[in-house]
Amino acid sequence: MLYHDYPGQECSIAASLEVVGERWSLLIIRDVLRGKRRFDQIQTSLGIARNVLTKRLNRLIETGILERRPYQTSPERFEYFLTEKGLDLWPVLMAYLEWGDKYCESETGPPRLIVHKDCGGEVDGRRICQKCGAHLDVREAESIPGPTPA
Amino acid sequence: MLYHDYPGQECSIAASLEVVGERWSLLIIRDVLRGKRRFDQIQTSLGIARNVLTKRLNRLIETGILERRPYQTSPERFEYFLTEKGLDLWPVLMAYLEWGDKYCESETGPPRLIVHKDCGGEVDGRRICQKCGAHLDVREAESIPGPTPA
DNA sequence: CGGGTGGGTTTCATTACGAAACCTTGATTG
DNA sequence: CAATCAAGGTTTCGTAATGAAACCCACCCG
Repeated sequence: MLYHDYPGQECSIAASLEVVGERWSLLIIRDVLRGKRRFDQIQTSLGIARNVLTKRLNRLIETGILERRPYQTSPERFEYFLTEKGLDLWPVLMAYLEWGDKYCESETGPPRLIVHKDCGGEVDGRRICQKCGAHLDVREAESIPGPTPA
Repeated sequence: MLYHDYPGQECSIAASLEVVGERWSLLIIRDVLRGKRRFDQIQTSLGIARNVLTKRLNRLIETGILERRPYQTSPERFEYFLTEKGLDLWPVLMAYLEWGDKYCESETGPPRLIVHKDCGGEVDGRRICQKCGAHLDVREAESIPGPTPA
């Protein structure tokens, strides 16, 4: 989003969007969640302009969604990790995923599936495992490629 | 978002964001869901620029999320309603709401509560009624003002 | 020494946004 | 009957964000 504020909204939806509603923010979070932790990985994966990526990363760090951790010194290099606050955005991603699967038609079925690590069952938009019925947390699920075209 | 496209992403999250990820879109949907159906109502409620609102409404109509229905002729006036596709975005709103309630601190508790119309129980981020355990649909829930400061 | 890698920063053109003014059709008011 | 108001936009224009490409820096490698 632009200017990232929605003045006078007194609404948690608007408040959330102020933080993660800007263009790219949620996709960066998705990428980090899927294990892309470095600047160039994310940049290449998204095709986002580098200056914009810098800005987004800094803002996500400021707002406590991402964390920067050095993985080498001289030259100092960092990786980005999700904090608890960031991981808690998983439900938002899952909601978008389910909606996109339903309405953003793809000939070949959903591009990615979310499965329960323990039992392999598919996870639905409520983050409930369709096989074992467990209510899942981010850490108990993973994203795998969807069915490939026949 | 800007330019509203995320080329080459093959991901339902990105696909969804292309449609509803632009600034204001989700808040317009929230407003319509809460019964604001007319241009000026939405414009006043959000404080969005009128030309931008026009653009967003048209795009939401094009993408099948909103529907325009005349409520009078000469001069013709329209109201905006959510289609099924639009109503199905409720989980996304609920996910943002829950996250915002948790992290976008408010002194006085959550600004709005979502309750199950039938039993009055609170609804959680999984859209499950905390009182009766039912898995809810948009139409079975409503948004009410949160607890007022003591 | 020349080139490559990772992670940015700078520059500049393009595009979107925000605010305010204006327009149109009809109803209301004085 | 002119003036005003309401609803729902459209136009204009200045500002801010984006995107692409170039550049920079520290180090590593051969």
